Amino acid sequence: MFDIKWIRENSALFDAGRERRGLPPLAADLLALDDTRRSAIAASQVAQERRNAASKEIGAAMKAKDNERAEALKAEMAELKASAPALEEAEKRAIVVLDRALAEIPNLPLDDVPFGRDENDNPELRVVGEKPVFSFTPKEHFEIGENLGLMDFETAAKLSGARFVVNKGPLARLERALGQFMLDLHTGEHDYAEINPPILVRDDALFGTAQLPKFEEDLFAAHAGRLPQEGGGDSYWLIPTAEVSLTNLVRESILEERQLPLRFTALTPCFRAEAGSAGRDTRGMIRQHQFSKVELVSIATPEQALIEHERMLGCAETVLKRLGLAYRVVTLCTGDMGFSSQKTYDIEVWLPGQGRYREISSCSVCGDFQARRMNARYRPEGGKATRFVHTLNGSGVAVGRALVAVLENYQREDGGVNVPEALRPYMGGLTAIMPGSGTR
RNA sequence: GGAGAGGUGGCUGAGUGGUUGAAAGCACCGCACUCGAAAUGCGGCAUAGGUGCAAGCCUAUCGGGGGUUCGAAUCCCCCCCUCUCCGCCA
Repeated sequence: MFDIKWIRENSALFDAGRERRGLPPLAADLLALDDTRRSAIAASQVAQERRNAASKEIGAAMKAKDNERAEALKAEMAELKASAPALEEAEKRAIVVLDRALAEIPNLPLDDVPFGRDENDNPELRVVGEKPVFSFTPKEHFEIGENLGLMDFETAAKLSGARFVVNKGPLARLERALGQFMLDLHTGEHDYAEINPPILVRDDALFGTAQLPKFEEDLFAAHAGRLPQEGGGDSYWLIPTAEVSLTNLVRESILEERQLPLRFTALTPCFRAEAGSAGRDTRGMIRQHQFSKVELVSIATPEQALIEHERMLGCAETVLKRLGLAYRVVTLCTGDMGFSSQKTYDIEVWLPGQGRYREISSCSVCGDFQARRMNARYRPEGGKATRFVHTLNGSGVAVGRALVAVLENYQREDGGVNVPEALRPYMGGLTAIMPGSGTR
């Protein structure tokens, strides 16, 4: 969320940044709302001031036993009070109107973010690893999984409809192994603290990381008992990413500079309605309503943020390197960035079955955009005034898609799948999942 | 779900209708004392918003929202959260 004062003082910069994102200018409209807000506040405060003063006089008059004067003042006060509700109402309304407008404005790209209109304009930053060479035509992950009898979309549809899957036996274990492996890597070698956070959260948490108010249709909601309008109990949202839970760990708090950067990681289920994705990636596990993901979140000072961003990207890349997966890193161009981000790197893993790179991680630095929404601050060493922290988040990495990548990259001509070296300790030493192995 | 106790500044904790934005202590900052430190003494120390070149002034804020009153941290109502006991439960 932007600070209206900053927009007031940097309106040209603000609109120029929006133009880079392909958005129309907005500063003039916002400043008009701000003028309305400020004059409404001023008018209301003048009235308040008079009332406070009169009230004190009444107190003094009563103390002095001057009842006549007190009564006269009370009469005057009654008149003042009559006009108060309208003034207060106008003030409140003007504040809400501006706040609502500000809450729906996306973050602006940093200067070094490449200009572009959409995902086709994302420049490749680097390409890493060797794509595997096959002596046969590589299959897509769902063919592999279904042929093994371990990946079942039909049964999942009976339980839950489209965009769900049932994984079984060694395949289920392989997915668990991936999650464990990533978590161990980030906690053991990358200095992240393991967190097991709530995955049901309130509105406020989602407002903090800016999934609300604008992206409600992408979320799933949960209600105790029946729907609220039918007399149900408390309502929650299911997190679309652990970024929500992990980032909001510091909401409404004042940290000490020496604590920073804070690094959190979590392995959680994520839930997405995929409202705008009808017809896309309908086959297989690429785009599911429910998937698990290892998330990385850093809370940093403004000075640390960009260094931390590169570091986080490196942590995510290490996952793919250890798994022996080929990938490339792209920098999202100005037109393709997410709502909260100032700069985003995507890691795209090579999928031989699809014959293309697919996103498996996204690492973003958000500046103080989310910190303002959460009111998360820190106290600089030796300083008195607080500053907003900077927040970063990244996938480290998406577990469901990592499973897809392992299946497609480690598939064998006989229909089996080799287990990557790094995962074997988590698979009880198993070196390959073989056809006909069953679910045990 | 039932019964009860609470939510006050960075922290602890006073405060039941009138200069209370809020005592006191701790922490922190400055000064004095000291060769230096500790101890001690004196002073300072909330946040947000509005206004002003500035010093400053004004408004709001004692979990959140309403209400009573000339006036609310203090009284009333609703909600949220924490804790204790009971019930239920993985």
